[in-house]
Amino acid sequence: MTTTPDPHDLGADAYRAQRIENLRHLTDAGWAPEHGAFVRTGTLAHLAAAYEEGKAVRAAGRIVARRDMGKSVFAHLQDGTGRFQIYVKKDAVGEAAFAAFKFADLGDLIGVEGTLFTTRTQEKTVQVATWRLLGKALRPLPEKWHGLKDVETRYRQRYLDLIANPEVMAFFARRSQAVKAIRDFLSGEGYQEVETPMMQPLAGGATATPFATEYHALHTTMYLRIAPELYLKRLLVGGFDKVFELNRNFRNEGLSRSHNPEFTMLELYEAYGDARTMAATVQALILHVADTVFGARRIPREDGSEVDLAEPWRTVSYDDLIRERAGADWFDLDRAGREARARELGCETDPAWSDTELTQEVFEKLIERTLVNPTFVTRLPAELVPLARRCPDDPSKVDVFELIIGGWEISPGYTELNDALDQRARLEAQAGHDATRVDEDFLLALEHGMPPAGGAGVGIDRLMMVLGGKDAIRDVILFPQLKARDAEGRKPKIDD
RNA sequence: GGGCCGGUAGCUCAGUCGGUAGAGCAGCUGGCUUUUAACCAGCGGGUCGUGGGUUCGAGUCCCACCCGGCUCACCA
Repeated sequence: MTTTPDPHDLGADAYRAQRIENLRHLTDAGWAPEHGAFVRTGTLAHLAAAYEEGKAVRAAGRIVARRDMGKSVFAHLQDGTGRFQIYVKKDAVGEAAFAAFKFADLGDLIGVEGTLFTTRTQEKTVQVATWRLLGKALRPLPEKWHGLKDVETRYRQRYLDLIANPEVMAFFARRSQAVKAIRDFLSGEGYQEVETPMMQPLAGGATATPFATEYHALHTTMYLRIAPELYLKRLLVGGFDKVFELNRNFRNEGLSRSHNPEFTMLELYEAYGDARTMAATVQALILHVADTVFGARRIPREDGSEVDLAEPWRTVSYDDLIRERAGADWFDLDRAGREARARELGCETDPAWSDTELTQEVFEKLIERTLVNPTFVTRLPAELVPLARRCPDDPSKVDVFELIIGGWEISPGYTELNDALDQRARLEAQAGHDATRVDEDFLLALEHGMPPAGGAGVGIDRLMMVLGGKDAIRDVILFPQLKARDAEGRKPKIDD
């Protein structure tokens, strides 16, 4: 098979060849890339923050701009924290070092030693005394002014996106801080973090198609987890009082603006709690992250609207929301009347749907996306959430909440089922005829007694979308799943 | 899978009525010792997504396909 060169690289070869040539010049002049540690005074952001006129410093970064002026050169270095200007003057660095610097290209990683000064135009700058090459870039950077815009390149070569678009780097730095803030908050509330299996013999705890993989040593099929729930409940049985896991779930579904097949989920459980204690915890958690990391409770969105996290957050029952939107008499109408009303409102109808499914269509199409400010939707139909505890005053409803912010489902919460016999009956009903799909190991644990508990999940990617004002999940995941490409840039054929 | 929009230099983008390929940045050469989208002078750089067709002539019109985005559907 012959290799087909990437069509994008045909013209890029000249750039690469030029830079390899420049590398050769540097190496010949004694400026070969150095691979050992380069001890810095601090990051580039630190250099600016701890600025002292005349201080001796060591700094390193990527050259992202350079302005040659004959016998001196101004350049900007960039690292993950920011940019800082350097000034390379022939008199200061010497003839050889200055000549070599001619071959330092945009994109190269260099280290400098020098002293801090302020230019005539008041920019803090390192007056370079010595410089060395720490890494050579053989490919050019994206354009400096307009940045990198090509959507596919931004996701497939995220490093270029991070280099060229500072706001992207800033967002992912915040995501990192947000995850830390979540852990700190839960720790402060007395929660313990655990890690439970990602590879499971049965993928339980949610309704979704799992990814399957072959475990050769055991000659068995394993599944990537769709939720950690059943293992965390085993830990409640074992005596963990407040426990959480913050990690990846995998669901074998399509891609969309709001779905990635692997996504980060926080699940937390509180022994002797219920849906209300969890709602309070989730609300405090989200506000903690908003306040400490994003520093704002009003968040502008890409469409120009705004999410306002101001308290109190609305709590409203599912049925009340339906009546608000579809008419106070919705639940008094007969089937034909409801279908007519639904169509009037612009919804689909289908004779095969149950009444609950018809109502859910109204909820999803007309209500959910309008809930921009945080809203706890409570008392969902039992048919939609088969594994939660029923409301004591109405067995057709379950004692749960669905927290919606920005029109996205951010966090479901439950009063968990701890009745082993009830749980067995429901799992068996759900598995249908296939007894091998019932998680007997989980039921065995429950039969040893699980405390009543509240449980909640928080979709971390969706939460980051809300807090970051992003409208696509791809913008909050560093390496979002994309369609695979072969060597010729085509999608592989999918057989089915 | 349907509908709509897009693919032109390494990057960001123009390209009129069909008349034979452009700009800025980046690159190369020269000049310039406080510049900052540095500046000045000069030079090189293209499978116009791919393949057909119409035409004297196609980046431009037609057909098919590939790739991407949005959206609807599906899935959950």
